[in-house]
Amino acid sequence: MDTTQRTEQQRSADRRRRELLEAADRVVLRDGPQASMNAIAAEAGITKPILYRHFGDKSGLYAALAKRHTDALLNSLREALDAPADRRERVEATLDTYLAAIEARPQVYRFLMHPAEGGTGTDQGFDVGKHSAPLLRRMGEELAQVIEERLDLGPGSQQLARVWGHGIVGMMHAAGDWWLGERPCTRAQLVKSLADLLWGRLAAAGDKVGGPGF
Amino acid sequence: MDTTQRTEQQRSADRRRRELLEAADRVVLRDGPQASMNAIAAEAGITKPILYRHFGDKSGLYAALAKRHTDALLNSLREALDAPADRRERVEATLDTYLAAIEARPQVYRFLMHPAEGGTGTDQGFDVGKHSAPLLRRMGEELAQVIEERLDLGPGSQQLARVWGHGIVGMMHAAGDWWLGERPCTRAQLVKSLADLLWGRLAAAGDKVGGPGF
DNA sequence: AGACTCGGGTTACCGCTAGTAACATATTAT
DNA sequence: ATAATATGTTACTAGCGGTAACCCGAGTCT
Repeated sequence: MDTTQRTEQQRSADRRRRELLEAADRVVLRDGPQASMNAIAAEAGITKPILYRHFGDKSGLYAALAKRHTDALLNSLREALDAPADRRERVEATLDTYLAAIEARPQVYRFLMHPAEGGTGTDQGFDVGKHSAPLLRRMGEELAQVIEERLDLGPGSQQLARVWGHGIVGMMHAAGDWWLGERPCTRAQLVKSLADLLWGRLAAAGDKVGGPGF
Repeated sequence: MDTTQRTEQQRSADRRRRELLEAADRVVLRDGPQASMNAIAAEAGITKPILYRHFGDKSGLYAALAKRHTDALLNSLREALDAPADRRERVEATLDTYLAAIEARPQVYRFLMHPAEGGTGTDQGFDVGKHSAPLLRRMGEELAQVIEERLDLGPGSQQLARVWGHGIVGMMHAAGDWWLGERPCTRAQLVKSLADLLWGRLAAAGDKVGGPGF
């Protein structure tokens, strides 16, 4: 009948969509974030217009692609964040989970951080703030929520939690990015150093002696 | 004779170069980071190949342009960082300086964070880690140096300082980016929240009562 | 004077990208 | 059979970064 047919077609469409996303995944994994629509279409064994029929435009495809990985990573992070352990352990586990993920698949990670880079130039005037990777934003909000749920921060806790959420995520991201490029230490050392920073060792450290003679 | 002529020409070339950079500046300020070479050339009153003669390629121009702003911003930051005040005040002043800068010229700031986005595809294989904005890296290294110079961190201080430098810069950047987009609070509040985070309030906060029944 | 290099400039092009219009084909409903 | 609908293709546009080839005016050598 009518309904069964529609579902038939939709199922087929959904399967196609998944296939296309997987092909795109492979290409991005190989070529990095500047993978072209042509290349993705070729990898999927079809031609460009089909991609556009399914995803609208490039940022549409990228958004769909990003959503999958972002969801997956966020699930891992939630797990680490919700583990039954004390706070320091949970923080370290979360940092380590993130760093392990970006270490395992740098190209994907790189893609997630530099997604669209501006569309056809629609209004390009005051959309500043939207340019940051959605992954960072989502992680920031997620962490903010956990912080606000679990910690007693007194008045203004919600705003404080959000600032901290985005700040901590940014710290993790920048440090991870730098670490991935230079590999100056092991992952465990990096995790410990960052956790130490969050634990206030910066404020607690003493001044160095023998300063500028004063 | 010969030398004077060479310097004459070089002076002229340098002046041209500055003019071109200023034109590029105007365009970037107007169009954001995706300003095209054509547009920049037009703004400067000349045509593309001249730009290429002066700067090699787009990333060359962008690098030159970025260097100016990066240097300027880093000078301001150094000033705040070296002020004769206690540590907390210096940290807050530095955060505030950075945030004021990105608040004043968001387009420029946006450009500094998303500079090249990949050249003609030379080797595009394993250069991960290089994609982050040079500004972030330079700020991270700079801060690391100051930390290592001034703080007594015990053994492994150099690595610790570098991790912290990049981590703190990342925190500042991500929080600033988010703040610029949503404007959820005043700059002063943001500064205080971030400083609180660095001062270990995350570790010091108490657990919230009335958790999941356990 | 006349040929000659040489720096600053332009036009016209290449190869590539994102995105689209128009045409072709199969499957299905009536 | 016929109309409609999804699925796919070819062939195109507009604009990008980048470059080769030419062009012209000013100074220099003989």
